[in-house]
Amino acid sequence: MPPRRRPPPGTEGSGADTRSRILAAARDLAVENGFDEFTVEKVAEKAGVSRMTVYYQFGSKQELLEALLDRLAERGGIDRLAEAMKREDPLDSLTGLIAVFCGFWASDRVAIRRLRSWGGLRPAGAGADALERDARRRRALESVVRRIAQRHGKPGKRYVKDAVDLLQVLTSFESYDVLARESRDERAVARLIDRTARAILGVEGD
Amino acid sequence: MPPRRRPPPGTEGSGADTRSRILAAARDLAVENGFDEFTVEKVAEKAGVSRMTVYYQFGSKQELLEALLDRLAERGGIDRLAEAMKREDPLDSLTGLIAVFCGFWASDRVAIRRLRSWGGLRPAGAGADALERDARRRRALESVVRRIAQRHGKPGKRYVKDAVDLLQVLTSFESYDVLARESRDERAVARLIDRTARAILGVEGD
DNA sequence: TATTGTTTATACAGTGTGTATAGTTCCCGT
DNA sequence: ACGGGAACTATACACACTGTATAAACAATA
Repeated sequence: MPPRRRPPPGTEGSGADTRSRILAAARDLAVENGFDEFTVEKVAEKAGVSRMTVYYQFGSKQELLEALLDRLAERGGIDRLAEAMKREDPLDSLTGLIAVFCGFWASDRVAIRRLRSWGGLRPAGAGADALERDARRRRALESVVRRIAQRHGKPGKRYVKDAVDLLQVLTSFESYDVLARESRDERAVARLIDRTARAILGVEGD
Repeated sequence: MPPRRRPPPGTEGSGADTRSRILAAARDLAVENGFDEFTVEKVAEKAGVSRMTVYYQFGSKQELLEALLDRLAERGGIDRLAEAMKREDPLDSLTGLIAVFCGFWASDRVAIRRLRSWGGLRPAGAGADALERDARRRRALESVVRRIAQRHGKPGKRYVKDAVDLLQVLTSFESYDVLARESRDERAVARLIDRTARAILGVEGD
């Protein structure tokens, strides 16, 4: 049962969820300034809520960041990955996978960048969260590459391992972030990655 | 004129430089634990020095980290880059460049990883330092790719831009860090990157 | 109305950064 | 030998942020 909330005390009306408002504020704050400015105090202020409420809702700064990452993933359309993986031709799946992740990275690029570099610092928390997501991407890539190797008659183990590792790099956020600099929009990046992936795999391009 | 130092008060003899001891301690601490444990206090303790001495020598935690990154670069053999760039055949330069950077990343992988993810948080400081280094790598890549494009008769602008961006990704620390996981030593990673780079450039491999 | 869940104000402990200040110890030039 | 300066140290402080504790106010619901 979702807990009921009341409208904020000062303001009236406003059926907006407190949790949601806090997450939105956190996201904006992460984008606007660096993580030096990212304090629970300021998140609360921006959300029009007391600091205690943030702790009441999320327990700690860590969990707040994890929740934020979850929300970004949700809004970024990561759920469309499963659909893409169902394509008959594994090369289509690969193209789909690339499009899905580019869509995700592009959906809130700056916020994701900040969240990920924050995560790198801590073994647990938002860091582990991002790593878990990377692991999922890897599993998807493994599945696709294996299917491609089979269909295109590529030699075994080594081919798959190298290809998976290289594609892991190529489809990472860090890659997207570099490739999307200067005059390449989301679709152009996806095309470039797709073309490169095929070169790596040694299959015919366009 | 380098400032003179005296041997530490408790211990006797010991011509070791204080600054150097602090940096060594900082490096070890960064490797051992995460950055939560990385406090000026603990660095000082590990270096057998008072906390004030760290501030006296480096001014702030920021500057300590920058100095550490500088030291890692120095020890990682980055200076051999200039030599590699002088090769007559640009493909040889590319191979050399890749070897130099793989050597650097491999020279203190964990410490570099920690330092870089720390740097991502702050626009100035260790972050800017890493970005500056990335920019230098980029300029080297631009030069090499342009030479390759000329020699191998590749079409203009777009080819160079795409190739530089892709190689920027491929030769980054993040790529090395992924590719060096599980049973690939430094040389194997360098070979894999080299082969992939040639596939991206569309020139003959081995 | 009583209860439960949400929000708030206030106060506090703990930890880390950075500064200020004064004192110590050594080295070196005169 | 003396004085000055550089490196190091001890102590104390201001400040910011995280997280906890406690009690109170408030709304919706049973």
